[in-house]
Amino acid sequence: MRKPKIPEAAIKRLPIYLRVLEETAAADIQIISSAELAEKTGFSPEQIRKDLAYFGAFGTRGVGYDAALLSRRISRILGLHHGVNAVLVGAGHLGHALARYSISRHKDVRIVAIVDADPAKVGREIMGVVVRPSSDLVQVVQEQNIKIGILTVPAAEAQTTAELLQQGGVEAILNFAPAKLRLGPGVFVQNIDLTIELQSLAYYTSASEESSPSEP
Amino acid sequence: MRKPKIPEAAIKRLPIYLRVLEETAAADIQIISSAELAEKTGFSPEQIRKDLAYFGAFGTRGVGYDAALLSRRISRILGLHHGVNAVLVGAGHLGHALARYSISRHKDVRIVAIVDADPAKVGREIMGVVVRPSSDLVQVVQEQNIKIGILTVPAAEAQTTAELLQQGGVEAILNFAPAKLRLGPGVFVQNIDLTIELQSLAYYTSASEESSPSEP
DNA sequence: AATTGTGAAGCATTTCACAGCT
DNA sequence: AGCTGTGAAATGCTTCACAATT
Repeated sequence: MRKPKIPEAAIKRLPIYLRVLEETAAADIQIISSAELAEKTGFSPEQIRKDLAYFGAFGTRGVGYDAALLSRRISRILGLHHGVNAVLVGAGHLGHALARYSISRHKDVRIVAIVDADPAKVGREIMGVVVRPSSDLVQVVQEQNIKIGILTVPAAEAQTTAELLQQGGVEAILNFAPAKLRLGPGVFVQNIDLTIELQSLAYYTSASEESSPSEP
Repeated sequence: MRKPKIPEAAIKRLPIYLRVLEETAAADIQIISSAELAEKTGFSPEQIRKDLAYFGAFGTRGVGYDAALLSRRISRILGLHHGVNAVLVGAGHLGHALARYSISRHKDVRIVAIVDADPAKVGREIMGVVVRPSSDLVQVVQEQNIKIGILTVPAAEAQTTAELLQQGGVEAILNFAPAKLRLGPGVFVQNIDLTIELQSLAYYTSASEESSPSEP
């Protein structure tokens, strides 16, 4: 019932504001204007004000925003204020890197469980989290109240794994597998496909300015 | 002079079409319609046709697209047909994972060089590529005709490293560092910020549906 | 008969411009 | 005087509907 119709792009900017606000508050600066926020994030002041206005009026006219307060507000909007549990599915090189990265830095989105299909990896510890077998996935998600799944499995296994995540009760998936997930409603999927990112970058390179309008 | 005004979103879809087309051609299927492509990619047929039409008329009315031919065309549009060289800057866990992933799978965008600031990592080999010191960055980019930079350095070093990449002649950067890069024109920057992805996912979770409209 | 290619309509997001507070 | 909050305009992207082509 809540959540009107806020642009996905705006949601993606909130964590950036959050980062800058935390730095600001840490530097004992109390008030920050949309212009300063714009300077630090690279977005326009109007866009920042509009993004924030979707959720309420957090600033003071003629003054600006209270950095610490706004930071807490955004945390709450995102649902980070009491932490969200995540499971990492696939402990390959990428999964390993994400686990280190994420477990050490974030305490708001926490990787509390790791599963892998490879028996050789099961039982090993990554940043203090013991790898469990894929067969435990649904159970792990249910037991640990996990809301986010991070998928770093091979493309061929992505769909079935995603279904297990949904079955367990996961509500959002960060999918690194180069596969289109087809899930029932109630699960938000965000894809990060490194091959796509690299290949599309090539377009913006002089390599794509080729002449030769004839047959390839 | 070339490159009119094609939506970035359309460019990002091209590699997905490419992937499906290659699978299609590999399965010895010659002709594919926009409807079939839509089924396999999850985009609408109209969108696919419009995306392709930005670059020319590649299909046959009443029939469809020649999979192998369209695949080659898209390769060429993206500039992948004769390969693009990339440098990985930062051989930490994430960089390591990307190198394995990328060097093994892609031959169109090739990581031909790796540099790292840590002397302990310099000289080591990752997937057959020897890690060189950061001080060699500009030279490496120039010598090996590198057009793409992949940044996996700490946020504090991202800006200066990016400037060195530009100085060497890089034209596109895939930036994993949680920092806004400010570069002169001529360099296209694509950011992938894993913290942002994870934190924004939390919004789509029941964790963000909190009541308590009072002070945080 | 079937499917592409495309102008026009529709929708979403960003930018503008200024009224409204402090 | 200064900065926020917000309707309105502008821009950009997607979907529609159909003419064009094989």
